[in-house]
Amino acid sequence: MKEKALTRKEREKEFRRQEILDASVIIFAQKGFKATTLDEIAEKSEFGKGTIYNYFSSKEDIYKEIILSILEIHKKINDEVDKSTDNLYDFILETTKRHISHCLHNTETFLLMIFTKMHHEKSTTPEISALMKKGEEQMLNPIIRKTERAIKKKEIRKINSEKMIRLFKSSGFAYIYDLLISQNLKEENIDEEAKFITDILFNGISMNAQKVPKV
Amino acid sequence: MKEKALTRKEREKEFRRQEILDASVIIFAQKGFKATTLDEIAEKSEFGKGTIYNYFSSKEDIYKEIILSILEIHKKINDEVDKSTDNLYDFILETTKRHISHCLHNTETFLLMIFTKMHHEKSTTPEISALMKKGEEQMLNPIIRKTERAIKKKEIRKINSEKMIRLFKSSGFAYIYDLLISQNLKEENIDEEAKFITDILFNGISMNAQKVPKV
Amino acid sequence: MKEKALTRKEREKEFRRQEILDASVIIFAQKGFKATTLDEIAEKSEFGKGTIYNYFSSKEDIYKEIILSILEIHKKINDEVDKSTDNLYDFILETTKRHISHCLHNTETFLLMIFTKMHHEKSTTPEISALMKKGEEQMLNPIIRKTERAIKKKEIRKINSEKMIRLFKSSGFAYIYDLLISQNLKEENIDEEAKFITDILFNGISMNAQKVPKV
Amino acid sequence: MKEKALTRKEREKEFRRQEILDASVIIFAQKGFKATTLDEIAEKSEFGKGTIYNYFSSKEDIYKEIILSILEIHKKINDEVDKSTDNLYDFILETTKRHISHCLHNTETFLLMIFTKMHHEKSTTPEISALMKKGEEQMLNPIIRKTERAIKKKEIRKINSEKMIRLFKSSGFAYIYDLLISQNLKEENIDEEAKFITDILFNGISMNAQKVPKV
DNA sequence: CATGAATGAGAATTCATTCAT
DNA sequence: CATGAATGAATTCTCATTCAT
Repeated sequence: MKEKALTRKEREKEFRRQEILDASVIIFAQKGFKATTLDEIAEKSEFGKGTIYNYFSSKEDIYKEIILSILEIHKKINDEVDKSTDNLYDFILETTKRHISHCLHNTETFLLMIFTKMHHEKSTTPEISALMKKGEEQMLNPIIRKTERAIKKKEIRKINSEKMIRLFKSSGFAYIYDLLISQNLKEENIDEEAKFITDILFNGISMNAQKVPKV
Repeated sequence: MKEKALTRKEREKEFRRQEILDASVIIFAQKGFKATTLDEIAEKSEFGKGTIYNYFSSKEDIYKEIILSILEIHKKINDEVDKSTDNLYDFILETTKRHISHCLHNTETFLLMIFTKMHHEKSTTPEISALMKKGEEQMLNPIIRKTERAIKKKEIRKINSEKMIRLFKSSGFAYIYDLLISQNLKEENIDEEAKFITDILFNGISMNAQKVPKV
Repeated sequence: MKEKALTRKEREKEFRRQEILDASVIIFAQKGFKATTLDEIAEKSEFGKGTIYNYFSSKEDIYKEIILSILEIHKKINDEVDKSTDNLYDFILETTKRHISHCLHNTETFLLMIFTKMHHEKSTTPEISALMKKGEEQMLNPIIRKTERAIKKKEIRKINSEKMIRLFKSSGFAYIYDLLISQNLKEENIDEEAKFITDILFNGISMNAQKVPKV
Repeated sequence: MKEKALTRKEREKEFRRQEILDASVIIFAQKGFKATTLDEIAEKSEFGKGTIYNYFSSKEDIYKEIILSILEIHKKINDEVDKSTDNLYDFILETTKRHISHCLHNTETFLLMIFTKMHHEKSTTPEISALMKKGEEQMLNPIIRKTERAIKKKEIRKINSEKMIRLFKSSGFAYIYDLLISQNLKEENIDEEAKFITDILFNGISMNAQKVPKV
C-alpha cells in the first residue's frame, strides 16, 4: 500500500508507532481491553503517557489498529496457502503449520485474536465487532470452497461442510491455544503437531482408522 | 456439603444470593469481569447496590463463586458420565451430549467459563486462576484414565493420549462455543451434534473412514 | 411544573442539587466555563468530586442548567413587569428596577448571564448558544411591542425601534454590570439608579432637556 | 517608543511577532484565554508550535501583549479626539464614530477587549487585570474633564458626571458590541449609528425631546 | 437487612512547555 | 531560528466500596 519512499522522519514515526503497538498487544492479550491501562502501555512502550496520544487518538484506536493488522496477517496466510495447495488435506495441513508457526512467534497477537474473536470484548465497540466478523468471513471462504470441492472429488466423506469447517476452525485454534498456554510448543514440533491435528481430523482416532495417511 | 437443615431465614438468604449470582453471570459473560459494574449487577438482580455487599464481600467474590459453581457442575457431569459408561466412545459421546445440553440451557455460564478458562481475565486474581487450573485437572483425570485404557484395549489407535485429550477438550468446547454463538443450536439437535463431533474424532473425515459407526 | 408533592428524599435531593448549582454559578461567573474545574466546584459545594456526578452528568450539564434557570428568571421578571405597567416609561423604569434589584442579590448569576449572553463561551456548546438565543428573543418581544405602541401613542419620538431597544438593552445591562463591578451599588440606591438610567434614556443629558420628568 | 532604526533582522522579527499576535487575537476573541490552545495559534499563524516560544515566553505573554496594544490604540483614539474637539457633544460624537470605525475593522480586537474589560478572564492573572484597570482610567480622564466643563458651561444638565460617564461608556460599548454581533454594521452606517447614540444620550427618546439636534 | 448517597482512588485524555535535532 | 516529538501535570469522569438512615 504505502509503497512510496518514506522520509527518514516518517520511517522513524512509523517505527515508534509500531513500538507502541507491540507493547500494547502484549498487555491487551494478557488483560483484555478494559483492564489494560494507558499507564501500562506507556510504561511498557517506554514513552510518556502523553506521547501515546501523538500516535493514536485513543485507547480504542490502538486496539482497533491491532485487530486490523491481525486480520490482515491471517488473511495473507490463508491466501498464500490457498494458492499453493490443491487438495484439502494439504491445504489443512499447510494452513495449520503456518498458523502454528505464526502463533509461536507472535503468541500475544494470537491470544488477543482468540479473545476478540470470541466476541468477548463487547466492552469495546460495535465497530470492532463488525471488523472481526467481516475479517472472519473473508478467511472462511477459501476453506468452504476447498471443502466442497473435496467432497465432490470424493477426497472426503459426504459430510455437512459447514459443520466440518466449524469443527476444523474451532478445534484448530483451540488446540493451538492450549498448546501455547501449556508452553509445550517448540519450533521443532510444529510439523509434528500440525500432522497430528490433520491426521485426527482426517482419519479419526479409532482402531480401524489405521489406513495410509493420504499425502 | 451444606447438608444440614436450613432455617427459613437461611433458605431465603441462600435464595437471594443465588438471584444475585444468576444476574451476575449473565453480565460477566457478556462483558467480562472488568467491564461489568456493580450498578449493572444491582439493577439486573433488582437489589440495591448496597444490598449486594450483604451477600458478597466484593465484585471479585461474586466472580469467584460463579467460577467455583461452574467447575462443580462440570465435575459432576464428568463423574456421572464416568460411572455410567465404560468404553471411550460412549464416554465421549455421552460427555459431549451432557455438556452440549447443559450449555444450551446455561449459555451464559458456559461462555463465562470459556473466557475464564482461557486465562483471559488475568485482571481478576491469581487466586481465580489457581482455582481454574485445579478444577480443570480434576476434570481431565477420568478422561486420561479412560483414554489410556482404550489404547490398551485397542479400542483406539496408539496415539499420544495427552495430545488426544487436548484436542478433544479444545475442539469440543470450541465447537460448542461456535454453535452457541451462531445461534444454531437447538434442543432437538443435541444428539446429532454430539454424534457428529464424536464421529469425526473417532473416524475422521476422509473417504476411507466410512466404516460402521461404533454405537 | 413539578407541582406534585415531593417526598422528603426528593426534596433533599433537590436541595443538594441546588447547593451544587449555587456553588457552581459563583465559580463559573468568576472564571468562565473552561477555566472552572470540577475540583473547585466540589470544594466550594462541599461535596466529594464523585458526588457531583450523582447529580449532574457532566460539567457542561451543570452549566446548561444554570443558564436555563437564569433565562427563566429573567423571563419571569419581564412578564410580571409587562402585565403591571402600561406606558413605556413605567415599563422601562420598573424593568430596570427589578433587574437591578435581582442582580444586586444574585451578582454571580447576573455576571454569568452577561458573559454567556456575550456569546463568549463558544468553548461550551452550540446547544447552549441556541438556548441563549431563544431565551433572549422571548425576552425582547414584550419590549418591542411596548416600544412600537409608545411610538404610535406619541409617548416617544419616532425612532428606529429596533435600534432603540438594542440601545436600551445594551446600555441597561452594561451600566448595571459596571455598577456591580465597581461595588457601588447598594439596596437604598436601586430606585435612584433606575430613575437615572430611565431619565437619561427618555430625556437625554442636554440642557434643553429639563422638562418635567414623567413619573 | 522603539523609535531607533531597526536592522532588517529586527524588522523581520518584529513582523513575525505581529503575525503571531494577529493570529492569536482572533482565536482568543472567539474562545477566550483558557480555551485557546497553542496548537491553534501555531496553526493559524503558520508557525511551528516551538517557534512561538522564540517570540513569546508563554501563552499568557501573548495575551498580555494583545491587551496592551488594544489599550494603546484606544488611548490614541481618545487623545486625538480630545485635541480635535471642544464641546462635549462633538467629543462624544467623534469618539463614538472613531470607535465604531475601529471596531468595524478590528472586530476580534474589539471583542477581546470587551471580554477582558469585563474582568471575565480572571483565569489569566491579576497582572492583566491591573493593566486593564490602569488603561481604563487613563482613557476615562479626558471624558471626565470634558463632562465637568460641559456642566459648568451649561452645555448639559447638572448631572452626576460619574454616573453619566459610566452610562456613556457602558452603553456605547455594549451597543457597538450588539451591532457587531448582529452583523448589521456597515461602513456606510457608521455616521448614522454614531449620531443615533449621541442623539439619544443628549436628547432622550421622549416626545418633548424633538428640539433641533445640536450639530 | 435494604438502600442509595457519598466518596476518592484511578483511568483516559488534553495541552503548555521543553528540548534535541 | 524553526520545528515538532516528548512529557507530565492537570482535568474530566467512572466505579467499587462504605456507611448513615
